[in-house]
Parts: sequence; C-alpha cells; structure tokens
Amino acid sequence: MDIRTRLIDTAEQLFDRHGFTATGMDRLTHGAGISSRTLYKHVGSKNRLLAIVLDERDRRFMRSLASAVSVDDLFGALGAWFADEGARGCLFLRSWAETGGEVPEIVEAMTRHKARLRQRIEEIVEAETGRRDDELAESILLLVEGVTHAATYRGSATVDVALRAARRLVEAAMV
Amino acid sequence: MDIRTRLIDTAEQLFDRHGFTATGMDRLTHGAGISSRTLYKHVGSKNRLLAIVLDERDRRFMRSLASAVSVDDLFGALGAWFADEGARGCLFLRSWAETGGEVPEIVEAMTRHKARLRQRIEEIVEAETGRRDDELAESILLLVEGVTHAATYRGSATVDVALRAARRLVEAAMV
DNA sequence: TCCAATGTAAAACGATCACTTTACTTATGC
DNA sequence: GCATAAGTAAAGTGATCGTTTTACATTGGA
Repeated sequence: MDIRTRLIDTAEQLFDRHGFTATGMDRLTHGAGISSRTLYKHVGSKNRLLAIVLDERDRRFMRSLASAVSVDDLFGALGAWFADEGARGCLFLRSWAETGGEVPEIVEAMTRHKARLRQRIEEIVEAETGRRDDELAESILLLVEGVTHAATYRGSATVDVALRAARRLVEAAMV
Repeated sequence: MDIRTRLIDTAEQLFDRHGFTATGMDRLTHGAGISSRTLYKHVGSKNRLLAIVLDERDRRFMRSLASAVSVDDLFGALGAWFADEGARGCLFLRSWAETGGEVPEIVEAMTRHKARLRQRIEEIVEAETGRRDDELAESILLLVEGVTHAATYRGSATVDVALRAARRLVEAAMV
C-alpha cells in the first residue's frame, strides 16, 4: 500500500476516533509506520493533512451515494456507512468547529462537502418525485444531518425512523 | 458577578467558539480575570470545568424550552437560541467527540442532556397531538438535531424549513 | 485582634506540541 | 555505475500544554 494512502487512512481513523487536536504527530507517524520527515514531505503540515483527509473522505462518501435514486437508497447508503465506519457525527463539521472556523483550507473542505451533499440530495429528490423541489430537498438534508448526529447516541435504528419520516415528506410533497 | 459564574460563562464561550482542546488554561484565566490557582480551587481540572459548563448549558437550554407545548414553540425557541448564541453545532456532541468518548464525566453530561432533550420532545409531541407517539417524537428529534447542525452552514432560514417539515409529520401522524 | 479563608502574581513542573535538522541507508533509472 | 530521489532514526527547535507551588495581600467573622 502506498505511503500517502496509508498515512491518510491512518489520519482519518485517528482524527475521527480521538479528535483532531488531541491526535499528536507521533501517533500519526507510528500509526502509519513512517518517519515524521516523510510525513512532512508528503503533506506539509497537520492542517493540510486534515484538509486532504476531508477531501478524500468526501470522495469516498459521495461514491457510496453514487447510485442512489430514491430516499430509500439514500438512507440505505447512510445506514451502510454507519455500519462500516461508525457514527461519531459529521467529521467535516467537527473539524470545522474544532479549528474555530479559522483555518481556511478546512473551512473550504467543509463548505465543498456540504455543497456537494446538498446537490446530491437535490438530484435524488428529483429522481424520486420527477421534479425539482428545493423545500423537500432541504427537509431531507435536515433528516440526513439529523440522523448523522442522532445515530451517535440513539443507535442505528434511528436510520429507519429517518427513512420513514423522509417517505412521509415525499408523499406529502407529491400531492 | 460571582467568580465561579464568570469562569463558567467565559469557558462556555471559549470552548464553543474555539474548541475545547484548542482553548488553553491561560485563555480561560485571562478571559475570566482570575489566577490559575483560583481556577483550580473552583473546578479542579479542565475536564471537570467542561463537564460543569455542559451541565450549566443544559439547564439554560432546557429553560428556553420550558414553556413549549407545540412544535411551533419548539422551533421558535430553537431559532431564538441560534440568534442569541450562534449556531456551531451541538456543544455536547462536539465535546464528546473531541475527547474521544474517553472522559466519563463528559460522556455522562452528554448522555444526560440528550436524554432530557428526548424526554422534552416527547412531552411537546404529546401536548400537541394529545397522545404519546414515540415514532413522531423520534422524527422531531431528528429534525432538531438536523437543524442544529445544518444551521451552521445553511443559515437560520433552515429553522423555518424544519418547522414546516415538523408540521407535516405531525399532520401525517394525526390521521 | 487575629485566624482562616480567598484571592493575586509568578515561577516551576515535566510532558507534549508541531515541526526541522542532521546523518545515514536504500532503491531507481539513465 | 553513479547521481538522484526517497526513505529511516533520532536529536533538537522553541513554544505551549495542564497543573502545582511558593510567597504574599486582602478580607470577614468569632
């Protein structure tokens, strides 16, 4: 496995499980099995490493939603994501908050991800209902954001609740 | 103003705006205008300070929901909270995640708060519909959690979207 | 009046932070 | 076959971390 990939995977896990600031560079180098010199050659700084981690996570997350054409698909994919990766809240928002919104590259990574997510939901809603519906898309976004955070303390059954609520909102918007 | 109150208020603002780990003890002592010796006499440790901050925030938050008997009241109170305090995501979940779920007193403060929130929503739903409805309450919780986090990047108009979605779910549950 | 409590300022604690540097080894490609 | 690139281990950078301690000032109640 490529050094850079190994580093980014390790960093994503450590940042997600223990927090960004709480994760020291030595934990990262030991975890990835590389020297600190190599780490800095590859990613330049801790902040930049986080930005790269977030971009990579965004790509992987969006890939998991790639084939979704209904809210059933959407929440199915979310449930699979939580089962695979765990549910500890949105890493993008957590990274943004932990750095006080003061690190531009992290603000941008968060903003990019959220814009893509919103766009993807818009597409799914259009595929499901046959027309654009901003209000419905925004409501579904709220349920997605809600289940992402509620699943951390109420467990994965919350995904089913979110799906049923989404279905109700779709039905209500169809008439 | 009481020293302890001043300390807790200062800590809540700094933790919320800049993150828990990123906030050093010197920022806290300077912010509250006290010596580090006094800080430690009063709260014992940084982790304990955070736990106290969270408990105090929970009391204040619950007080802001005290008179709510409908989803209109609920999301009205939420909108007022965001307007007063800003919207940077749930401080309880953020604190829990930043400390990796490894600090018992913070895990407990988060758990207590979420249990109270869930209970309060259950009561509001019962007041609105005239009967207990776990599924509806859980859906409203998802919208509350959703708007808490989506408002950080989509602004306060999201509160209205959440309210309209909640009304739809209430209507759908009434028939 | 004097003891105890409560506060301050400031230094010291050892640990750890992100990051750089030095000195050396190991591959790779022309 | 030899320069170049890419890696290692490990020491060192100065700053900052959370916390404790020392030495001293102020104050309120028995």
